[in-house]
Amino acid sequence: MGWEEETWQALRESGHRLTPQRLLILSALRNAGGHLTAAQILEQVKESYPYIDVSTVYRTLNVLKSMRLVSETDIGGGEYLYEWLDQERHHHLICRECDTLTLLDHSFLENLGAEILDDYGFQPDIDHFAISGVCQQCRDKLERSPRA
Amino acid sequence: MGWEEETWQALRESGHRLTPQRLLILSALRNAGGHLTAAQILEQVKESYPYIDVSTVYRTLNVLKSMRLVSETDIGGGEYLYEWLDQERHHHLICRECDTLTLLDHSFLENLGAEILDDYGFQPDIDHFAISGVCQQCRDKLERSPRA
DNA sequence: ATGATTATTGCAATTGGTTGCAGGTGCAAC
DNA sequence: GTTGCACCTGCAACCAATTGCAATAATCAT
Repeated sequence: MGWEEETWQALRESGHRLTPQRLLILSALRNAGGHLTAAQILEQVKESYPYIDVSTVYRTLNVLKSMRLVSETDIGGGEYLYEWLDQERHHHLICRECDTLTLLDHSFLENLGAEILDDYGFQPDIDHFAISGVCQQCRDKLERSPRA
Repeated sequence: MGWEEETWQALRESGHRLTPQRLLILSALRNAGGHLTAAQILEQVKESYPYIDVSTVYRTLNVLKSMRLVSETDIGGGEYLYEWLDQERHHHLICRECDTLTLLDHSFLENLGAEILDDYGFQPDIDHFAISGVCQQCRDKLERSPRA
């Protein structure tokens, strides 16, 4: 079964409908194979269907988010990235000095997820974390010239 | 040395100035001894100084955030909480079904921080996490009536 | 104290995202 | 194929937060 049918079924089973707009948004997310901002999705969909409204994009993203078909990641500064949640989980380290983005392997957080589940009975959605901090390079730099 | 002098010095050393507005915002954060929204801070400061502008509150929070004197926590839905970062670190588990907030001990994340530092040379700001998921109660509930 | 410098403020305008609503449309049942 | 209903869409109004700007005021050197 192709991803379209699968997604369509998942949507319908939770009482949602498959509309052309949603299909376009889904395609954009699928094709991207990576992170997109809401604005990028809007832009891309507009190429095929210029009448789409921003609100439709956001509403669709919320639906997909609540079904955990896409992840929403806060990369700071109120910027959000959306990503199709079908692939290898991974996470981000974002340097607060130089904004560099580093991938963080999911294994680091698997533990955490299991521990939280054991101790609190709370099943965490550890889909996509963005952790801010200072990267190696910037730490070196700050070390050398202490007074920022 | 009182916290005011200490904060004042920290601000000045990074080229910032201590203004009455900032003092009021700092006091609000200190007194609260917990989480506040920007709106709550604004309201509280307005009691002493009604002319304060929202933008001043946000700008000050950004300054304090960048100095890591306060933490900013995204509790989902674009809601942010601010908290004076002088106390015991702790984190939140937020149930996506019932919105209940559970405290998560910092020890769970200390490990993670150390591991990331070791393996990536990246020093993470693990000040205040908000992890969404499903709490025990809601998991039981969902278990009993599978089709949500 | 005084004045120069420059961060900060309040205002107004703007941006980015959300919401209420009336009309349109997917879906299932017939 | 037709019908009915609930969901979905686009629009416009709305709201929260950010930004540009001129005026103000905190700090420093004198």
